[in-house]
Amino acid sequence: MLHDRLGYLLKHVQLSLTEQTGAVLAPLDVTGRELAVLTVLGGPEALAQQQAAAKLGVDRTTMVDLVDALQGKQLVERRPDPADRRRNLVHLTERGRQVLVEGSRVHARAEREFLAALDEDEIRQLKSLLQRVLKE
Amino acid sequence: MLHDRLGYLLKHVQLSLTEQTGAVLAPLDVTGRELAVLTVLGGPEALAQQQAAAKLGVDRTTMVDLVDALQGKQLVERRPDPADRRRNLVHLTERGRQVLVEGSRVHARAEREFLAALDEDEIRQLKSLLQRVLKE
DNA sequence: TATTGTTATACTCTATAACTATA
DNA sequence: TATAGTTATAGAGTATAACAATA
Repeated sequence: MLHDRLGYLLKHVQLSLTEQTGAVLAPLDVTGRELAVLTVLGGPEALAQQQAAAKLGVDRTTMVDLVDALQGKQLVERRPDPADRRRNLVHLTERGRQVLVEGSRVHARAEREFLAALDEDEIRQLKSLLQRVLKE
Repeated sequence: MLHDRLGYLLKHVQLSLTEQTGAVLAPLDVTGRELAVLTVLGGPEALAQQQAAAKLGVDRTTMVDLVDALQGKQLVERRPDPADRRRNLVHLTERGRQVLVEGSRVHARAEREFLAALDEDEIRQLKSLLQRVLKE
């Protein structure tokens, strides 16, 4: 049976989630993907592109396009690292901060709505199981 | 935190799973995707392309390419439906049946290995939670 | 008119290889 | 030589629009 297959379940749950969170983020003019990038870049220290790429699990060439898009929306700025001028430290702009805060809020709300069939304890359980699988 | 986000977890668990099952299916010259198509098409009744597409949750134009690929490997055959000649009923060949049986076996084994961090009960739990979310 | 399969086309996500500027 | 970022390019996977054959 197809619905027994983990791959099928993961794919379609993810598709559905992406659709639902994408809808609530659209008014902020960011995708779920871009919000994830802002989340990584919004930490206490500015990161170089490849550091951010590693955290996201994407290629450095993919990172270039992601930063391009965010910079085009004036949510981040590239600034050469004075200590190593090959590197771009990516800083969030004021607007980037605002979008990160508001986006995180509506994203979290959409995720809870998406998981409405589960209670709080089951949601924790689901995430915990997935985390354990991911760690090998 | 990024690892708390369901989207991140789903995506990376799926990527990792695809990689692992893809590796064991490679000797059979099918992808996990193609095996899923064979699974749907391998039921008791031959299906038209759009019926199969609906079960897989893909577009009918995508289905054309999927069937093309499987037909190129001589795992399926298109036969016009005598009752409605607009339709192609897609039949598994003898070789398609063999690949389906053997592929299902190695795929299931790879999936269990992938989930080695969980016991049988937790695997059931994980799938059950995902199924409930998918049903809305 | 409507539907099945098809083709052409395009868009997203991803990665590989080659380039540049720095180290 | 080696590394960070970039560009060009290509490959999956997906979908929309238009078409042919059939209903």
